[in-house]
Amino acid sequence: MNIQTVAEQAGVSVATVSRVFNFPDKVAPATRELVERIAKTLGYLPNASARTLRTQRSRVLGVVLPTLLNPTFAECLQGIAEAAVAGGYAIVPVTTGYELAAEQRAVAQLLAGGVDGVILVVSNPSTAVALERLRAAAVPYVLAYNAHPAHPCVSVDSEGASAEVVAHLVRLGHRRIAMVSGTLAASDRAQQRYRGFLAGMATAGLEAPPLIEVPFVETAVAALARHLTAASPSARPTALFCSNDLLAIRSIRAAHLSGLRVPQDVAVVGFDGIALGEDLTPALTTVTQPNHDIGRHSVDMLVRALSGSGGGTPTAESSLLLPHGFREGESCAAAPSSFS
Amino acid sequence: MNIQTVAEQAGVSVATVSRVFNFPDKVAPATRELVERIAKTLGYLPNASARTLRTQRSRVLGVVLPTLLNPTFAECLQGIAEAAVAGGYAIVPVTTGYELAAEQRAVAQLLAGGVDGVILVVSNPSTAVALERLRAAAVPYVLAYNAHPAHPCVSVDSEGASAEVVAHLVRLGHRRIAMVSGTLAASDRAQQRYRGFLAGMATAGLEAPPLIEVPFVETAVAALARHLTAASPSARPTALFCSNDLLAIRSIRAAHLSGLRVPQDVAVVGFDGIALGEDLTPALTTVTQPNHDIGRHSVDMLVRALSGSGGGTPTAESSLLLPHGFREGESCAAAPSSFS
DNA sequence: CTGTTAGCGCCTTCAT
DNA sequence: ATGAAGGCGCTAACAG
Repeated sequence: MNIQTVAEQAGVSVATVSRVFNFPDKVAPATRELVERIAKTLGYLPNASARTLRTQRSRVLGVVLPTLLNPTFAECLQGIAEAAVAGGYAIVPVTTGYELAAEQRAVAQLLAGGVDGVILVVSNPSTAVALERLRAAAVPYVLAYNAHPAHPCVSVDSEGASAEVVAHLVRLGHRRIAMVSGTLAASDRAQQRYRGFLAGMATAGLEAPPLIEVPFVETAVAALARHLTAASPSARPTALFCSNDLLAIRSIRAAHLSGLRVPQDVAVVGFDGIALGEDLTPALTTVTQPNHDIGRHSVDMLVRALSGSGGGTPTAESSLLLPHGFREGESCAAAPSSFS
Repeated sequence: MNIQTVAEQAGVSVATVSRVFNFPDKVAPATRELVERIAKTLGYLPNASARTLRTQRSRVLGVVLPTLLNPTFAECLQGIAEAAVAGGYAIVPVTTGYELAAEQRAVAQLLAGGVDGVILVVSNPSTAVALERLRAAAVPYVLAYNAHPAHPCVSVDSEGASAEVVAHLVRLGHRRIAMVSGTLAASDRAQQRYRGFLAGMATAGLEAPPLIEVPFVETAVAALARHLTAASPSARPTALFCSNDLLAIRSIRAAHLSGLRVPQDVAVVGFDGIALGEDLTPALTTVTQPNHDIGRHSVDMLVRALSGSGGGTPTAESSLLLPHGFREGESCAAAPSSFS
């Protein structure tokens, strides 16, 4: 079914049919209704490829994410999807598994697919070759979760939030506070959170113990348990600040396997605010990010730039810093009294 | 950058350039290398829309899912994405929130977008108007998780697995076993699992208590807690079989809030096998589905049909029943001795 | 092995 | 307010 057939059936020209679908106001009401009726009868829908070929606009947004297995990004993608549909865009998501090479492949694939814009969560904006390619191809993009002065970003103040967590823990009487993170090099968020942690510790006049870096997800629980059992009780951290909620969940498990109670023997605080955390026992204490809104706003920023006259691209100046929160759960409590 | 420019720069015709990208074997090695070099230099990539317009094949698959907030579907989508990339296809996911109207809208959107095929998880294959539309449009599709004799499906034996769970619980000494489910009408999987539960109970000669149906996710924990505290201890179920892992997690929370220990006072078994379940405390006892593989195989089935000469569509006969498993966790144990 | 050419379906100026 | 016609970039016959 094509525009030609509809035009013939309606006894008008293809131009008129086209106008009915693109500029309804520019067609006489009677003509428009006639065409609309015929089109509906024939089940006609404008062919997306032909339209794209002609207009050079695909109305498709690419999305580059580390993984959907982390609910943080699944929640964000849900927000992206909703905002995209609302804006008349389709999305093509590609996951990278936190691998740099995959980021480049993903962008190449999306570029070849002719997307109008891209939303991406990269390892590190400073080292992401993928962003160079986008700039070279003049394809607008927005970074989500990442924060960098030279790129348009939608993020939260990871560093500040992390420092606040430390202050909170200190207020609860904790002194031996350790940070748990995935591979630091694989994520600028983890780095920012670690910086915030160090700043918070310094402010409190506390010495920060070495970072507990857990490279592989599969072995995270075992590695964490080793850490918790290795130290003597008086040297063991009384609180763990985890760089994300998934790690917090694994830390709680590791504590359990080590015979430690959460939060009595060791407090655990996460970062991300995944919805699931509220339903766990103990309920996760965590920094909440507006994951859904991060997705929504990323799309909005992109769409606004795309519809702006001149195919504008979002600028670093338009970056958004969304408010974060703190969810009091049950995985964090005051330090054992012997230390307060 | 277009094929014309590449052809001129290389001193060949556009047909030759086209062949280099589509049938490399049909071009003399020397010519091919020349063209490839020029193309790379110019950063040329075939325009997807033009190619689609010409070939009538978009190399895009639509994916219709209830939600990404349930890790089950996130895991599946990950599998779909990997298989799609491997097969040279891009994917466009759309979520429905378990709403029938959204299923139709999703399919309409995908059809308008010109997808080559669709993978979908629907509420109920028997009542899904969306499937009619696909058939009418002659667009190949595969159902994932759903099971229905009249449609091509990739699923597991939900009914059998559920009956097995009951048998397992009975073996552990449980007699008062209750089933927990979301809105039964919203999911044929839930219905199959319930049927399996009833069958299992009948086989064991036990009377099945009324289904505990929890319509709204937000209030699930409170509703479940009400159920657990309402009954007198001697009437309370000693085991809960939950229609999915998310419900199992919430059931564990509800038990905790009701002052019941899991698994000592009440055993909890889930269904889905989400990866996260292994990291919880207590670790989730659950029926495992190969979520990743369900996605992979759905794509494979579709792609095979698409590449088959004649744009064949997958048939109901090619449906796949993948093996499920049972993961022993810590949320399930023998019934309190007073009942064994 | 390579070149020429006719559309795929649509939008958009330019006329009328 | 409507119509006629060119061309977006590409592939697939067909010709040589």
